Amino acid sequence: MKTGLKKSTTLSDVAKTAGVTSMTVSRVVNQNGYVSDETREKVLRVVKELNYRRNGLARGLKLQRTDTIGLILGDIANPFAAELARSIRDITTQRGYNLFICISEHSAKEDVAAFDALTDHQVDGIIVATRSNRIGDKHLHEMIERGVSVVCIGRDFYNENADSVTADALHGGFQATQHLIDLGHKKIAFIGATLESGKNLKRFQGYLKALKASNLPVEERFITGNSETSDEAPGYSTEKLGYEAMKRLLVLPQRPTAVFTRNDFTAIGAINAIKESGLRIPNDISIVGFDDIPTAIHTSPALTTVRQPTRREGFLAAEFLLRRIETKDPIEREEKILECELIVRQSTGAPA
Amino acid sequence: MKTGLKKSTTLSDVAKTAGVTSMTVSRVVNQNGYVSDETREKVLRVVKELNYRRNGLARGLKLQRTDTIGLILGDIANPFAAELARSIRDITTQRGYNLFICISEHSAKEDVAAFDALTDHQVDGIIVATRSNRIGDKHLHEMIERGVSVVCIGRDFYNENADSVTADALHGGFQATQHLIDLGHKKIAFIGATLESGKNLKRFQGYLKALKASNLPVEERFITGNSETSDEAPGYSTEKLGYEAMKRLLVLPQRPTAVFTRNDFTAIGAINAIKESGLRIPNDISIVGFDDIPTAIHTSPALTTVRQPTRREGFLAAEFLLRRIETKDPIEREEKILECELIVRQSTGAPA
DNA sequence: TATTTTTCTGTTAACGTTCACATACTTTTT
DNA sequence: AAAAAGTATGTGAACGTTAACAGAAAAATA
Repeated sequence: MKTGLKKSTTLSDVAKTAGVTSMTVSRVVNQNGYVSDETREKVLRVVKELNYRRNGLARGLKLQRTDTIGLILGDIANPFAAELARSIRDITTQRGYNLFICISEHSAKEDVAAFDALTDHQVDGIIVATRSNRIGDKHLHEMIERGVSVVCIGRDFYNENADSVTADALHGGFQATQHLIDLGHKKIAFIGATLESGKNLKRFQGYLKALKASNLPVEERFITGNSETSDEAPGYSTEKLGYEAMKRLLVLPQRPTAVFTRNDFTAIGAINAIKESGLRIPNDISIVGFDDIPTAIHTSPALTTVRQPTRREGFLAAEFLLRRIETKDPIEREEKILECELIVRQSTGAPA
Repeated sequence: MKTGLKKSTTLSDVAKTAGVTSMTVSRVVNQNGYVSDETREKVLRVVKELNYRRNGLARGLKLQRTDTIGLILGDIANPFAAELARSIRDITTQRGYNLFICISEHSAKEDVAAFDALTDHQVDGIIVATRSNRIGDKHLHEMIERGVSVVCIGRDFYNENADSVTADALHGGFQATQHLIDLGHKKIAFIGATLESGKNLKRFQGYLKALKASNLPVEERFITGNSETSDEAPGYSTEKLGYEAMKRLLVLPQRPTAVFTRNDFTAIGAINAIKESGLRIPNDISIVGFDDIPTAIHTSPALTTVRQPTRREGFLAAEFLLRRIETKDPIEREEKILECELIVRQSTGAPA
């Protein structure tokens, strides 16, 4: 609000001009309490004339409620995030809440900054869809302690007073790997984690589980391309990571016949590396991604991948949060794990 | 903020516990005014102990400033929007402002709702990056009238008291078309507008201008695929639109040898239609998109397109807005038009 | 007609913060 | 040693709104 040029109209400005008190104007604009038709009409005329808009700060301060909820996204450029934001907004709008979105890329510091920006503005609740990290989690626990309503999406985080919605990436990773095994592959690589760093990466654990279930060896040289999970730079895996990791896999003496990547961007990078080397997909190498981003049907060949039920995640998270906000008494923690779906396209086939 | 379970700590709670007044605590947490080291230490200890956080509503109400700026995006799933949000955030963060993003898809009604949500929360300024529409524009003019600082990005909108940043889509469209003309094409179609609806679509006007400059006829049957610009459903052009429009073009008696589409999504749809018909790109038909979305390098063949200087648009818009916010006196309107860049890839070539 | 209920409007205080001012004590300057 | 400047804290009011209460007039009921 620019205050330099023009002071904005307040309730009492309207009241003065209309010859009533602020309280009457308040009653008119909020449509509650008794107001005579005559007075209401007069007030509304002045409201229009003076171009009055209520001051949400004052209102929120008094009501101890802002009808606003916050969403923290880790990576706005990710189609997954866009879809999530949309689905959440659909619910919140419908239920009479505004949705403010904050971006927290790159670092835990920004996570904390986003939490603080939203709580400072006294949003009624927050949906957190960033990657888990030590500092951010600690701060999140503190905020919940302080009484802020929180729901996490796809995040490794447990607090008795916060709900959680996740996709079953463990099973998703299992399905993707099993699909390759079913096609006859025995040398299946993973791009986007290491045995060490992938401890909390569910889709990677699903990969390991599938190998073990079929008595296939877990070969460390086939597991490559670490996406750092340090507090300083969580960041999503990128195409570049996939490209470089694939380059490394291609020069191995006994190279893999199939690759499962941590996400579709990584898969796209890997595809480019494979094409560049003159090999064909899926004839020489099969590849499976994760996320089913819109681009996945336009890669060549179209990418086999695992789809997360993004919209349902968003809907549920929003419902959980609103329930938490609108319930006075302490409530039980809700946790929902949704199934992923394997989408088979042209990037996978039987090994040569 | 959940108030049911726990009332949040206020300045005077801290003050009481520390044995001082609110004013002293305020001085400590804001680091201004005189406070003895001893008192400061004691206060900080209590602040930590009681887990105090300032109430931004009360603060904003008193200061008449929230150090927050709002961004309204028309389509969050658009890579252009993501890039824009990032660049704007880079500036605002650096200058000490929070950035709250609102989405306004589908309708002018949502535009208005987003404006109102942000102004009600007394953001210091708003950057608008939605598509222009009658109702939304009217509301925007009113808000500017009321004193809200506003900057528009890539939007057809003029107000003496609002700045504007746009990409020179007219010249971008001209370049794209000229590129096709230079390759020897004479039958060049446009997908995503009609002569009537494209009046305000700069890239389309650039197309027309290029044709005229080379004395090529503007053939109405080559101009197809209207993306409705009604108040009810502005919405971005989609792949489907491109697909269907291309289908129509392909059955024309004398089909075009080149197509310029209003954006890359549309181009992707058109590419799919062409492939489906068995024709080859660029041998049989050349195609040029607009926006250079990340996917553009992964279409097959890679898409020739026009890149907008998105980051610079974001930076400039943010700078303009902060200048407007931080300047007390009335200031002159700023308008900046940035150049687009033609990115030539494999989807364009000489006609057969 | 007397009584109760409903309708209409106003008064006061509070939400949590900060600014302007006041007071008192300490240090420096003349 | 007196005056001036600097340091440290407190008081009161205000930012714009609304809930709770109160009082009076009008309408409905007994």
